[in-house]
Amino acid sequence: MTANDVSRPTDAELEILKVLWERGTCTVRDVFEVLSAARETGYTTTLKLLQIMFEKGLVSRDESQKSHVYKARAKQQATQRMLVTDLLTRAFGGSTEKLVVQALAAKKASKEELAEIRRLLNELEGDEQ
Amino acid sequence: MTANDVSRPTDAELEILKVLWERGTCTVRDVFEVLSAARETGYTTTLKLLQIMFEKGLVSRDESQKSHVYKARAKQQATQRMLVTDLLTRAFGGSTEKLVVQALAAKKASKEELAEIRRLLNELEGDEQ
DNA sequence: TCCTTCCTACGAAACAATTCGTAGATCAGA
DNA sequence: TCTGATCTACGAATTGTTTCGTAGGAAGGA
Repeated sequence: MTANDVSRPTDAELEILKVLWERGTCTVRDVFEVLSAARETGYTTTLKLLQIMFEKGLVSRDESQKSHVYKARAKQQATQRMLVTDLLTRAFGGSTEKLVVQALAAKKASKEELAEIRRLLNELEGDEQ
Repeated sequence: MTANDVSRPTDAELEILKVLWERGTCTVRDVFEVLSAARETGYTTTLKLLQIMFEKGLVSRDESQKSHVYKARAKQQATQRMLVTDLLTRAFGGSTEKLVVQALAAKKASKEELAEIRRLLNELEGDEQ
């Protein structure tokens, strides 16, 4: 799997990517500390996962220090878009509307969020004319 | 795993559920025929998957005939909502807005769909006041 | 009745994802 | 220098998912 043909990250991989996006760059220990705060997990588990993610091209790393420094290769938004597209295809028959409806039903957005969505809607409908 | 504690269906399971939702009830052969039209797959693979899904409580079955008749236990919308909720949590930090934005960016909805979303938005904002 | 076809059940292989133990290198402080 | 802490690498166990081969039973037609 090359960098340009990255597939859906697994659950554990996504958890790690979230930490990397949040902090920019991380050592294994940095990531481990965040993960282990949320749930029981072992240091070498995190290490192994980052090594695998490196092989897959999901992350890059700087090996110039003793503690390697990892970085997500894809932007958060790009990965989010990939995941939404995947779900759209697998579960919603490609219907963006059905997905959006279920998303809004699943967890009600705040007033501000709804306004933001409305703004986007205006833009999109503007394009269409 | 009981019927009330069903977890995210796997990719293969979701494919089968889609067929069941579409047709209501199906024999293994019915499902197999639909799946094999889309891609190479074996009859006993479909059979085994349906047996596993039955054990997991994802489907029910009528064994009164020689060919068992399967039926999805959860409604399509309920499963869709579960999957969206799952993605919302795993990839979007619970932000419905971010998910909706990415969904609309991923695949542009038609004019009619956008209007439908706008209608829903009006409803939601109405509630809020 | 015998043969073919279709069905279920089931074990197991193949593969992927996750976890962890252990080994060896490096480095800092006593 | 010795000791302990920390790092990477890596093999392997474990668990979950998907695929498929084979066996045995039931049904229908020649």
